[in-house]
Formats: sequence, C-alpha cells, structure tokens
Amino acid sequence: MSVSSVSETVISLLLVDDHPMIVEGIRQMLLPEADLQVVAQANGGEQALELLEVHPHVRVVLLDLSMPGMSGIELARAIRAGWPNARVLALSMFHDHTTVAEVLEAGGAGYVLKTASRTELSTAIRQVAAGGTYFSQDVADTLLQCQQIAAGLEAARPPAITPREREILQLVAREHSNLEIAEALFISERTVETHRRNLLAKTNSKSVVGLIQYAIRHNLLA
Amino acid sequence: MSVSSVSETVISLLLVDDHPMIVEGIRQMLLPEADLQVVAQANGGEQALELLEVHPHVRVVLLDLSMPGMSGIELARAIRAGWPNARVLALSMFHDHTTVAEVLEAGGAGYVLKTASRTELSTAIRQVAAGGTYFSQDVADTLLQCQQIAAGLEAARPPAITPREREILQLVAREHSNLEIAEALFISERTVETHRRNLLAKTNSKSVVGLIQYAIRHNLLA
DNA sequence: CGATGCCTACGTGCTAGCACGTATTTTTTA
DNA sequence: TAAAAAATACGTGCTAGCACGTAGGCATCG
Repeated sequence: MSVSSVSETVISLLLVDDHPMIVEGIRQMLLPEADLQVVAQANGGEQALELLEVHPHVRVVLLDLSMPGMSGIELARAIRAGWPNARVLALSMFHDHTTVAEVLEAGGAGYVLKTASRTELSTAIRQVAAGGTYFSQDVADTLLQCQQIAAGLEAARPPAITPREREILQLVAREHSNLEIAEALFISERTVETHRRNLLAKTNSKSVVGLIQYAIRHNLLA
Repeated sequence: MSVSSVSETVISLLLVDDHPMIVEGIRQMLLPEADLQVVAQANGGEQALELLEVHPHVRVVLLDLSMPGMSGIELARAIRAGWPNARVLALSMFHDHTTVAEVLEAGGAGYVLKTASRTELSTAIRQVAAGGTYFSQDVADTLLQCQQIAAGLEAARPPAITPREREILQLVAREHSNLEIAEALFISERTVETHRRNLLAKTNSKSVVGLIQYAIRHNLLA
C-alpha cells in the first residue's frame, strides 16, 4: 500500500476475445481496479500476436478459448513460445476435462469461467500476474475430480488434435461422408477413416455424436 | 433533436443473459447512449418474467437465445403472450436458418449477433423500439439465402420438436444406441428409429451429425 | 364427427461408420 | 542424426443407422 515497490504496481493486460461485447464488459469490469490496466485488446489470435509485438511488456493475457480462426489454445502456445514473461489466463464458458487439460498443457496460468464476477476476475488476474495460478471453483472441481489432469500437469498425454485432423473434423461436421472428404482433400477414403478413428480416440468419443459435441465445445468449426 | 416528443424519448430495456460478463458488457456499451436505459437485468427466463411483472413498461427485451433452463425462444413466446407492448430483440452467437426462423415465428422483432459493435447494437434497439425490425448483416444474409424463412414469416411450417422427440434426442446426444434408448424408455427399438427419422426430417439433417448440432444450437440438451 | 397430430410399431434392405491390425513416407523434434 | 509424431494407406468384417413403406391406438380441435 506504500509506493515502495520498484517498478510495476500496475499490471498491464491484453484482452483477447472475438466478441466486442465481452471485451467491453471485461474492460468496464476492470476499470475500478486502479492496478489493472488494459493496454490493448484483440478480436482474434493473429491480431493478438501483432499487438504483443507492439506491447511486449504485457503481463497478463486474458484470452477467450473459443475464437474463430486461431484457437485460444494455439494462441496460448504461441504466447508461451514468443513471450515467456507474459502470463496466460484462459477465459471460457466451459470447464470440461479436456479443455482444462489443454490449457494447462499449453502453459496457461489460470482458467476463469465467463460466469465470474468482477471480484473473482480481478483476483485471478492479480494472482496470475504475481506468478501464481488461479482456477474458478468449478474448474478446480473438474481438476480434482479427474486425476488424469493432475497427472497431466507434469507428464501425461494431452490429446492434441492435429491441423489435418481438425480439417477432417470440420468436413465431418458439415455432414460430408468419408468418401466426399477423401475426394475433397485428394486422399484415400482409408486415410479419412484413420483420421476419424484417431479423432474418436483423442476426443474419447464412442461415435460422431460425441465428436461433434467436442468440436462445438472447442470451437473447432470455423 | 428538440424536446417536443410527448413521452418517451427514453427507451427502457430489460437485459436477459446468463453470463454476467455479457450483461455487464452490454450495460456499459449502452451507457453513453442517453436515450437507452437499462431498467433491469435477468440471468434466466424465469427471472426475466418476474422482472417484467415489476417493470411492465419495458420497451425492449434484449435476450440471449442460449440459456440454461427456459430457452430464449420459449421466453420470447411468453413475452409476446404476456406483454404485447414489449419488443423482443434476440441476441445470439449463431445465425443458422432454423434459429432465425424460430425467433421470427416466436414474434421476435430483431436478431443481433454477439459480434455486434456498440453502434450496431444501439441502432438495433432504437429501430426495434420504434416498432421496426433489425437484423445483423449475416442474419439478413441468412434470411435472403433461404426463401423458406421469408415464407415462414407469414405462414410456413416451424417443425416443432415434440417432447418425446426431445427426450430421444437427449439420449442420442449422450451417445446411447437406439437399443439402449428403447430399453430405457420401455419402447420398441423400431419406435426409437421412427422418432429418429422424424427428428432428422424436422431438423433437416442428413445424419446424427446435423442433429447434434441442431440440438446444441437450440439448447435442447439440458 | 372427421381431421390432424403424436406415439407407437413392424419389415426389408443397403451401406457408411467403426473396430482392429498393419505399414510406409514425411516432417518435426530432441 | 536418431527418435517421435503426423499423414498417408490397405484389408477384413460387423452392425448400427438410415431409407422407405405401412399402420393401429389415442387425444385434441374445429
């Protein structure tokens, strides 16, 4: 509460969300918090990276997981790779096992649900900025509930969907048959089947039914 | 620009969305607009109806379509029935044919995407409050693209999913097989197949793939 | 009362999806 | 450069999903 701290009593933030409404909502929620300063806001992964070039000092990147184009997870990875000093705080509607695991594995420092209050959000940001972690209650429950993820923090397999798989997934979601997909991508139908099988395994689904739900939750259908 | 208008230069608004962040975002987006006044905000359909009892003069209800519990569509209908003076402006992430059609058929006066800017949102509200309609560009495109909906504005068939079908749909979404569903509901597998066939027809899907997407978009999986 | 809509149910037949196994080439990473 | 991951590909075999046709019991509504 004194002015003794050397440099940054102020935490600089970058907001990333494709919905202007949410960005605005967060901005306004944080306005009363004098120590939290939003220095930039982006509407997509690519833009976020550009902004980071300009503002390399950003302390915390608050990013929405579900965005068209580059996904939140990809962006998180990119940030970890290019700006090791920046802390990533994920913001999402959902808190399913796999998503939470992916965020952790991508180097995310925290995970806040979009249902969070002003207080919770600012607490999370401060905690993360201070080098700690923060997880919304429900997310923490998910973490505890599933020891796989706890393990995932150190060693376990995060079933990352590859770009190619994602491509196949999008076509599947458009109700294309394996044959149609094969013809569209100039590959064998067998290959499509293999990709599909791998997707089912990675998403832990019994059939397309689960696959589509995964795809929608993770916003894989741009 | 003069003070000549008789009564309401001010438009009273009710916000309905289950995400505090979005509600807050909208509130703040509208703050600079002196003529738009948010008189109440609800986090669910039931609460919205209660608030309308207290504030019967609300001019525009801005409501999110995807909410847990009572869906946005149901709420829209309830509002049309109980408060004919209130105008309903739908707010959604998606703009697929069926959803847009349902909103129209439920008596919605407009449809704004969550990607809307402050300007677009306030324009939409004013237009709707004035007795007109407003549709985001992408939504309008959807409307034009599909003449079925244009027809739907006056007479056409809104393929309503029956309670039983919805029940089957939910079980399908949980990755149950037809046989499992049949046993769970004490009916024949054939019957399940029939329901499924009808669902495919009503949702205009080629397979479960489309069906699941419909279910998620319409929030049929409570 | 007839019409309409929902839930129920059967049969036949086709095939896309999926299981499970295996393997080569290319790219990325360590 | 060696190891790991991703993308490619084939074979065999089973079956759940779906198309298409048909129909009776039951409630509601005009």
